[in-house]
This record gives sequence, structure tokens and C-alpha cells, in this order.
Amino acid sequence: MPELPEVEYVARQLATTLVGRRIVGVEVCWARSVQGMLPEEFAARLASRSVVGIGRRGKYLLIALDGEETLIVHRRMSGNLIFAARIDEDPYVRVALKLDDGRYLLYSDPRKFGRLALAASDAIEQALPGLGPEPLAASFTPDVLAVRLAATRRPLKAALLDQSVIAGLGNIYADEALFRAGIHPLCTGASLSRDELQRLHAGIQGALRTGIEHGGTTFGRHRDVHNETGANLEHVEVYRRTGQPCLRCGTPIARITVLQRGTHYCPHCQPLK
DNA sequence: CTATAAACCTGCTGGC
DNA sequence: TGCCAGCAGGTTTATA
Repeated sequence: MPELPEVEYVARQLATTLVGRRIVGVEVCWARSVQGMLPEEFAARLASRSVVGIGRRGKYLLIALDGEETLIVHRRMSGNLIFAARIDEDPYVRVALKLDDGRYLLYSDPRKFGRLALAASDAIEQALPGLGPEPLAASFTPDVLAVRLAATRRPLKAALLDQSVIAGLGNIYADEALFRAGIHPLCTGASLSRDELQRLHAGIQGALRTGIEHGGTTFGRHRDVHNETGANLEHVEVYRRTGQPCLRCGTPIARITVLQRGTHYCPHCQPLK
């Protein structure tokens, strides 16, 4: 579920609410939510650690601790990090961190796909699978985008969903970016003109920034650290709008399947060359 | 390299 | 009301 905007929004919340807190207790309720080690070792390595910083890489949330270790969280389809007064406030708790102010930070995840891991703070990139550039970094230019897309013959939608091409885009924001750019999801990356590349670059950044601004997109499970929904569903232009009129031209939004993922676009505004 | 399917899991929605 | 099929923001692994 969470894509870059949903992770970034939560990261910004945690930067002001979690940094400085110490972990005084760890309860693992679903062992497989912890990656790479047994729950006992995970709990032992987190015990008495203080949070010194919050970061994000693609869809990975990074919680830096003293002792040079970082807690890496990937929420996958249905995971959320939520502050609570008690563990049983949420029915889907997989891991609970008790904090030194008496509250809990709960990792809640109905579908159990998400993972928590620990890695040396100076080796985060090596601990993650190979990720492409950060699309909101200043160094992510239309030229960089062109180079990333030139290396593949796959449909653009498939390339945008590939985290090793660009980090952080998922099904919602890939569709939104392509709509903003006026490019059909089945176009080939290598076939894009200079103008189309610039539009796609602007579309990617614009869609992501809009998502962050509205607290992320919630149509199902995404919640922020206060268990609040994100408002960006009111601002998406094509995602899950199948059959509804295009906000630009009125043509009904079409839905196709790419990589077994629902893909939404306007047949008029996003022509297939 | 590309494409496709399956696996990991549970909950919700829509149709009959 | 009840049941079943299908769908869901992601990623990894196996197979053609």
C-alpha cells in the first residue's frame, strides 16, 4: 500500500514525535514480521536504544538508533506505524515498541506482508535491494530519467513500478504521473521524446509532492502515526476512476492490466503512439 | 532480457 | 442474509 508519499509523510511525523525517545520494551506478536533474525535477538538489539534520526529510502522507512544500528521498516501492502496508549488498541499489531514516555509505537499489519529489519547505520544501502534514484532529489533530472528508461524495452508502467529503475513509485503514483505527462502506460521508455521526458519528470515529482502534501492516499489501509487517513484520494486524477470522466477532457477513464496491476489512464489525453 | 505466475496473508466489496 | 469470486497500496522467487 504505502508508496513514497505515504512513507515520507509518516517519516516527517516521526521526526518530530519519535526522535529522542528510548525503546524500553519490545513485543513481537508475529515472528515473520521480523526479517533476518529470531524475535528474541531483534528484541535484545532494540532494547534500551534511543532514536537519533528518521530517514527514508524509496518505500523504506529508516529509524536510526544510537549504537550505530538502524531499524528498517517496509510496510508493503497494509502496514502502519501508529502511536497508542495500549497494545490492544489495534487488532493487527505484529510488533510493539514500548517507549520511555509510556506510549507504544505499534507496527500494525493485517496482511502480514511488511517487514522490520535491523542493519548497521553506515551500511543501509547495502542492506537494501538495489534501488534506483530518489525521484524528489535535486539530482533527479530529466536526463537521469532518460538514462534510467533507455535501458529497458518494457512498457513505461512496468518500468516505473521497478524499484531498481526509480525508487518509491507504486501503482497509484505511476498512474498519476503518466496522466499528468499525457503518456500512455504501454509506451516504451526508450521511445520518449525530449518533451515527453520532461513532462514525465514533472509528472512524477508533481504527483508525489501532491501526495505528501495531503498526507498520502487512503482507500483502504494507509494511516498516519495518529491513525488518521490521508486525504489524497480526493486529489488523484485517474487512479481508481475507471469509467468516470477525465478531469481534463471528459472521456471515460480506461482500465487495463499491466504486470497484473490495475492501470488507469485517459484514452484521449494519453494516446498510444 | 522480458514475461508470467505464484507465493506471502487478510479483509472488503459486489454480484447472485 | 449468505456465500463466493475477485480485488487490494508490494516484493521475491520460480519458470518459460
